[in-house]
Amino acid sequence: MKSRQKSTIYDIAQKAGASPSAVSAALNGKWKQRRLKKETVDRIQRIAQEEGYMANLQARGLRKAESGLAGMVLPDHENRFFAELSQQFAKEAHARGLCPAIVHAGRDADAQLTSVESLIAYSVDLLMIAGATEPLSLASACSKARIRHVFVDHPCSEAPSIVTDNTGGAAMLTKTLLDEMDMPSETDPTTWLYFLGGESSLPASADRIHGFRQQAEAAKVLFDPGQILACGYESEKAEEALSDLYSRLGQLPAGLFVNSIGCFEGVLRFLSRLPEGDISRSTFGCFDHDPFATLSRFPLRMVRQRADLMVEEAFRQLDKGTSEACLIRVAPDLV
Amino acid sequence: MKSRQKSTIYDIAQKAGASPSAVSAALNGKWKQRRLKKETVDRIQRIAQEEGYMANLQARGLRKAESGLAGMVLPDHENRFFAELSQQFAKEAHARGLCPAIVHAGRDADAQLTSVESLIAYSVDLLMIAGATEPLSLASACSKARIRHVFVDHPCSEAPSIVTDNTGGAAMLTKTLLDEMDMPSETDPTTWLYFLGGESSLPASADRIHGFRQQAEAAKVLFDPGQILACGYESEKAEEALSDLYSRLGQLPAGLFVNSIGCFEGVLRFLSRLPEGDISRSTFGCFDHDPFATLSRFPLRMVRQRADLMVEEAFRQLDKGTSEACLIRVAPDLV
DNA sequence: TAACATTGCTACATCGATTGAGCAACTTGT
DNA sequence: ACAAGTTGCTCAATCGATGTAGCAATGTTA
Repeated sequence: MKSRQKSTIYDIAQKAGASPSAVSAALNGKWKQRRLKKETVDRIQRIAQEEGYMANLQARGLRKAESGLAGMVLPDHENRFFAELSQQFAKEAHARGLCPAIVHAGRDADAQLTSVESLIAYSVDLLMIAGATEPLSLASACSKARIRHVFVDHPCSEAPSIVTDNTGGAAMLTKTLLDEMDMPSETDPTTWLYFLGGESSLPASADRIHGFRQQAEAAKVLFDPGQILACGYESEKAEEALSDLYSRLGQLPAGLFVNSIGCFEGVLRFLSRLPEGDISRSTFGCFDHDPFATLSRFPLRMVRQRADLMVEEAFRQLDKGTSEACLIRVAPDLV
Repeated sequence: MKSRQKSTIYDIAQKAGASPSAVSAALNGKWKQRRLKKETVDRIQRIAQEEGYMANLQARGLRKAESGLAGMVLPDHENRFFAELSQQFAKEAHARGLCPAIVHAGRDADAQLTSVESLIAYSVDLLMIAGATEPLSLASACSKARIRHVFVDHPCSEAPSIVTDNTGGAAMLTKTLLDEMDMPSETDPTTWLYFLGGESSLPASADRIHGFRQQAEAAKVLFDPGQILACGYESEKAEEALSDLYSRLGQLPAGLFVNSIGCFEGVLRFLSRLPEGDISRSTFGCFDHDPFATLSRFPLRMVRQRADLMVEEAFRQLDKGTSEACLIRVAPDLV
């Protein structure tokens, strides 16, 4: 309470008339095995309390070759899903007595590698990597440093990875759309069902398209590759693609599967320019969740990725200690 | 590249036929002042490269009594504003060569104190605290440890603090509402303008109410304390309060100032139960921003807090070195 | 009473990087 | 040829906490 500067075990030792080792043992619950008198321990603890002593965690970390830090690397925070991931990560890290160190590294592979190396240099006790652009190089950096690590969202073939069950989630969403949309048999089948957004070369999108295709084929509403509009992830692209589709069809399709929240923003922007009547005949689904989006005034189904379960599972893998490669799929929710 | 474990300056020194000091100097750009031969330096750097050497930052931190870490404490991440704050924080920290360590501490004062103490124990080089519940105890912990710190969003009287200009923002939003709403003179003035949400005992809400009141009085539309419904920050409370108001008035008010995004969620939930015609006669404003909320199908003004400017200003304070108390207001945007 | 065990504590090396002090071997000036 | 300066490097202490090894003072047993 009274010290001007930070106090060390040496200061405490001095004031308590004991040795630094005794102080260390007393303050770490190791006094029994070190055979210190209870009385001495009490005295030390009282003084430490008075001085407001707090161990220097860098010194401890250096000595013990660990840090008490739980590292997490993720691309950004402007996305609800990543925000939830980091929130859950912080919670689980705390539960393990670790201090979360969360780094936003962007989408650039080099920046991500730098961030990972930096966290390794702090001897983080574990590392969780979300949305890795080039997972392999990150994994090899971790392995070389013998750091437990997990990948989330974007998997890595060389390390434990937790991903959303994209295929299953997409299938579920597609099926629900098919059930809920009114598909008048007399209309042109080109106005039925479309998939909008994403990059078919990326695994996540590919899986979602696969799930979509699977259900659409089963329902016999898939007949044209043009029903899948993988226009990228930007809202502008999605807005444009939907606008094109609308003028081509002369109306909205009966059902629209939107691949991500960013694309959905573009969709909403386009819809806000249409008369209400035009919209109410269509059913929408989005593979991503946002509480505000659910408050739209038209039928909308959203798939919510279970950040909570994913992080839980990720820690389960980390707790196992071995960084053996494996791929775990977590089923998302339908909202 | 080839080492199984992490290599140290001692390993590098051995392989380079030099001393650890030389290695340290060579790898830190201090070789000129330390008068090392360029040739030696090159040899050391080459070997370090080959070994994939990375300094142990805990050791460095211990020695230099700093860590290269930039600490940030914030309540949670489920809020767009805090997410943006942390994003900007990470950016600025990087720009200063620091590694951001972001901790979610929740709203509990004790948990926040623990987090701050923990970051201090890592010798963070600076500390940014957002949404502090009990700023004073946090500030005193920082001062005692001689750690540069800033408060953001919730100010502290004993430290540099950056807050949104709540009064000004609220006045701006209120004025815009008044300009844009149609206020038929023949109707009952009780249906004119309302303020919904927040806790009048909290400084932020109080300031916003003050800005609201100021403009409303100037426009002569404030006549009853019942026009200010400080029902708390939860969406459920807001939904209920608006529902009550609706049944009391038999309609929506012409203008509604919603105090936060959480409350706005409740408002939207209520509105989604009303026929469209009922809504289109009203104008809404919300003191907070969410891209999806702006896509509503009715007139909506949102105030966006400038997380970017606030963090920039916060770092400007930190860079000054002195932790002299001051209160800086950053004007928000109208969207 | 010597041998041995137990209690209560301290000394010291260690983790890895940094840095002030200082030592040789040359070069230069006179 | 001797002092002084320069160049190129190494030594050793230091940061704060940890933990093994071990010392001294008792108590216990034969």
